[in-house]
Amino acid sequence: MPKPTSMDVARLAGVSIATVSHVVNKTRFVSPETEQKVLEAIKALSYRPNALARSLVTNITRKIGLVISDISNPFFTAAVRGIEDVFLTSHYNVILNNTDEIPQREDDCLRLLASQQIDGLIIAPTGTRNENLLAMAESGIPIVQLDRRSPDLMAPMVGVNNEDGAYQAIRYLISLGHERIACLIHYDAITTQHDRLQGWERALQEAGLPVDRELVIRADPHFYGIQSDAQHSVPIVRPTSHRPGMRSAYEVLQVLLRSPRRPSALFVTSNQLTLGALYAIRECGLACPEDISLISFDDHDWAPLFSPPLTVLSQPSYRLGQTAAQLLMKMINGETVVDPIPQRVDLIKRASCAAPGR
Amino acid sequence: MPKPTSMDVARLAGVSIATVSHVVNKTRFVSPETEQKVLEAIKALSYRPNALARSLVTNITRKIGLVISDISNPFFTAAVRGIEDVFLTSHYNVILNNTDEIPQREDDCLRLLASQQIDGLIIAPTGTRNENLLAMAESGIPIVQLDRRSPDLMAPMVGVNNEDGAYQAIRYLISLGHERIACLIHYDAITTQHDRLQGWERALQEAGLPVDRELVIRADPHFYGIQSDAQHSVPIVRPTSHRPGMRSAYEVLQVLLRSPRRPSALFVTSNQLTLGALYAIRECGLACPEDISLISFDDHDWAPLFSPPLTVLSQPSYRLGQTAAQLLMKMINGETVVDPIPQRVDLIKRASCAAPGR
DNA sequence: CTGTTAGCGCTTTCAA
DNA sequence: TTGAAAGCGCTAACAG
Repeated sequence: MPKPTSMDVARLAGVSIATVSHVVNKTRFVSPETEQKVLEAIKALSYRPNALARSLVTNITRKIGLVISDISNPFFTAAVRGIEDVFLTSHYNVILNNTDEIPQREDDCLRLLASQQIDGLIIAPTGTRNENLLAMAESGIPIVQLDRRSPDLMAPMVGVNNEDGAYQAIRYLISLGHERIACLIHYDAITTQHDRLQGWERALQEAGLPVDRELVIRADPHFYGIQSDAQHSVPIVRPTSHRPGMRSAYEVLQVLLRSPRRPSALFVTSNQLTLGALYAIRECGLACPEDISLISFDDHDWAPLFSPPLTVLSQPSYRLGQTAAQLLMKMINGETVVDPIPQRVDLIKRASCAAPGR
Repeated sequence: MPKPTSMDVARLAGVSIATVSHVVNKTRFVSPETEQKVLEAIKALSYRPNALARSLVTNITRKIGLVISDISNPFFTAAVRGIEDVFLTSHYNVILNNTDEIPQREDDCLRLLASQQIDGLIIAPTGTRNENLLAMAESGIPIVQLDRRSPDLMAPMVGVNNEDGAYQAIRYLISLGHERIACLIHYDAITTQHDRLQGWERALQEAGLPVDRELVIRADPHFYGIQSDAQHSVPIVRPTSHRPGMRSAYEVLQVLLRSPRRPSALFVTSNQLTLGALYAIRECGLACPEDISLISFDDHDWAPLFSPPLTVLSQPSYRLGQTAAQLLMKMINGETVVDPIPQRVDLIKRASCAAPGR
């Protein structure tokens, strides 16, 4: 049977569709008796207003788009929860999309979302200039950037001070006595990655240590651990999300770790790289922190349970998501917003860092 | 400036809106010249068809609803990726919702989705009978159940054989010599949880071991690790998602572990409980596997890196998501589908289980 | 090969 | 206190 419409309700209640609309939306006074009749008709037919039709006339959809790189990244998992939680209470629907840091895919998502007439957008952009995104901003859709910035996009950004976080980490390693500190990074185009590399460099320079470019190694973040059902380690790269020509942290790091001029410490700029790094260290028969110290971006609930417990840089990911969502809500409601100040990242010392030298 | 409509395009190209519609949708032959003119007008105005208006007439929205318990649960994270990946390639939008296993919240989500006129729904139901869900099924919306079943809902279910998985785990523990094997579980209403408990019981019975109900302990799954910025362990329970009256695994397990009749092994039926369990074990000053063996549901990329590496029951979560999505696509396309057979779960032996006795 | 027109289900003036 | 009717932007007969 077809879904009931406001017409059906009106007929059953013996009123006009205008009245039905008004009792549904409480948008003008209706006498208690008529209201009662309408309510009963609604219940009897189990009528639900068609949000599509409503949106078509009101031009508000109560849908927001959420574009992130990868929901598997624990940072985004938590942020997304923060976002979902505020939008559920506001009765907004959120449409989730993963770009895997692939600009083409980001563009696809954006195109899809644009046609869906979303009321707002939260995006962790890939870092490549995107005309579609710029056009959406131009056309007045409220946008907030999460975690990073997209070139030329003027929209508030909710995130942390990445440069400072990295700086803290490297300072700490230096204070422990390290001099050769490698930096494992993915794409420079992503502003967070870029900023973290800057922090690495600044700390080194301030300490009068050489900035050796060979110690900066780039890898594909799409490493999903080892094959679970095998007894030996086989790195998994999910086919759909692999960037051609870029090798995983797991592979690329092993080269450095086996070289004669091996670093004594490793700074990992991203969550997803950490896993690959840990497996690579293990694969090379190295011990952490005895042979190599490790400090990496993003804390997790399970980081203290690792062997060794991980020393990390922590960001308030759930909170960042909440903040971004609240900001977007304000923009949607036409309030003026101020650009939020970057949050501080915390260095959490656990056991994966030690003084160098065996 | 207002968004351009097909009317604007038609005017600029000097054709009718019907022609515009037809070149946009390639739905009837249009002479190359007119087509060219229309295409140019579209580009010039950067016109994007309004999906709302289209959906209103075609009655297809290219949106599907996705209702899970919690995106933070790694099982769902992976499954959601699987789902997203197939829908992105099919140009469908997915609307994500977390229920936190709270029936009321599930109902809210469903209501919101119903009004959005989704083309299909993938749901991991809370296990409490839901009239709204039943009504959606009744009205003909294609639904596939993921991981669990909802009471009275006739819809294909994509998942694993949980009873058998649990059975395997307990058999293994018994073969190691364990006789007092506790089972940490959350809500019985969730069919997976129920089935896993059944498996525990069957294995015990078959081995002629007593089925001690005191060894079954229930806890709230909403344990999000310890407070990261503190030096000592403070369990975090996210306020929005806490079920009143139910205590966390972290708290509840400590009571059992400190009792004189402490079990020698622990079977954890869920991902999210595992973290709490691990912290509880550590908090009680116990060593795993020396003092207590641990085996738990769901593998992760990082499980091998734990201290100790975790022995787990593994499900193909990404694959399950994919399968569910493909199944839903088929249903949306009107194909007849067969109820999928439950996948097998794999026991992956790592180091968190050992023979009992210190 | 292309245009006219009647809706899709709802909100919202305007009028009564 | 309520109803009639004009759209919102699009698709899909039906005409030509």
